[in-house]
Amino acid sequence: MPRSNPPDDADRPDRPDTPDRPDRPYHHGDLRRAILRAALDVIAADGPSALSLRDLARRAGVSHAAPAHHFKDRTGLLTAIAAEGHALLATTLTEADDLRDAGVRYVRFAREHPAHFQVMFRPELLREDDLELTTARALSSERLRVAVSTARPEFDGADPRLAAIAAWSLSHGFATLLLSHNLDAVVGDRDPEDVFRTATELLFPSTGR
Amino acid sequence: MPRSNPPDDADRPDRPDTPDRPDRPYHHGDLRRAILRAALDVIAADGPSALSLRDLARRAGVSHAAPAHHFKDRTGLLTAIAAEGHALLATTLTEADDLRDAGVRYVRFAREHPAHFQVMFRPELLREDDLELTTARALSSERLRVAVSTARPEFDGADPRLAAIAAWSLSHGFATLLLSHNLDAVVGDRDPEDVFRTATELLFPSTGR
DNA sequence: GGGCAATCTTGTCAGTGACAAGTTCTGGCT
DNA sequence: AGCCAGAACTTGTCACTGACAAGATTGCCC
Repeated sequence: MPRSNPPDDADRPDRPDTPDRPDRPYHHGDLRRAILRAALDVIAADGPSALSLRDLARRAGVSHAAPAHHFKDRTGLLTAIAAEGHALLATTLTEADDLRDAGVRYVRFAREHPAHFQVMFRPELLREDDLELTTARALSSERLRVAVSTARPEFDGADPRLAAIAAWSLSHGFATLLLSHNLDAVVGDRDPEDVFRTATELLFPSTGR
Repeated sequence: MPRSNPPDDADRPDRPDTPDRPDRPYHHGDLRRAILRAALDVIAADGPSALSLRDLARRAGVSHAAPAHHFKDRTGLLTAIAAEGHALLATTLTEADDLRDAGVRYVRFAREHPAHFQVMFRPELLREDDLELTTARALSSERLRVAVSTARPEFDGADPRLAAIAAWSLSHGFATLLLSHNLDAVVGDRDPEDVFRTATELLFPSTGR
């Protein structure tokens, strides 16, 4: 496999008014974003354990200690990714019409942002007291609770927190198993989101539609 | 925290007929098991990424290269753990009465064998073509399929593979979120398995019982 | 235009996985 | 009994990694 990611020009923004010089400038210009992009590529391809700060620095064309200035350390980088993930998830959940749509969006989020998703729920990899992370996570779980509270009548009278757990477990389990390739055989060529929708039909026998 | 595990005598089996010698014998006696035990402790406490072969060797009182002789490398050790986990899971699923009981057992397995569980579904950590792993996994997923096929009447006529996905997703998601401490706030002091049972009631409205 | 803080570099240290080559023990065969 | 083949373990080494410290460069603000 060819290194998972061809050198992406977006990593080194060209500065139009600078005469062309083959040796890179002292300041990268947008190193933080470049590191994040590269990190997401690596994690999506090989998981968080394959992440190396020095490798990311190499990809961005900077020295091995440069990333630390933006993220402090490896945990800091993963924490930033997790926080970004929770923010993205909160946004997409906000747009959901109903609980079922929220579940589908949860699965879609995991597929479209696999690196974020693989990091968000691994406390041992994160700085749990990070402010950015805790606020982002509070927001996304708030959105989840809202989605459940506006749910269809099946859950009337039930403990809403239990209902949230049930819905979350179902979506999270499907997304997790999907990303870890444990459903490949069953899903086949079909659209995973369709499979998820159909599978949930078995549990929430479709009343309306 | 005091190193997660007090030096466990079971790691160094005493040989009764040997005169007491403070310096360890050249052969450990049961190094493979000792390494596995220590690895499970570390993973349960801090996740697979905290695993260090050299640390395990230190705990077992052997040289840094000794573990490699039993497990080839880090991936080999994790693969052995995953295979053992699938075997254990298959056993407990075999004893399940019905689908709901299988789900509860799945969650209980994750709680009682958190290290195994955290490794079993991470292909990027494993040697996927390992024979022991593939056969053990085939057995455990076979048991899951059986549990679903003998399920209660809700699923009559439904695609059994979809039903399996739905049930598996629900149990797997709950177990995953539970182990990653994402349900701590809601579960509180209650028995997690009770919470799971109650939550699933919302999705499979209890007919019998 | 001068200084200051942000950004990035070089240098270094201990820890790690993997491999190679040597040492010690065990068990089985004759 | 003896021996020897190979299993179990050791020592030694290499490249790589994360973290930290200290210095160089640069943009920016007053």
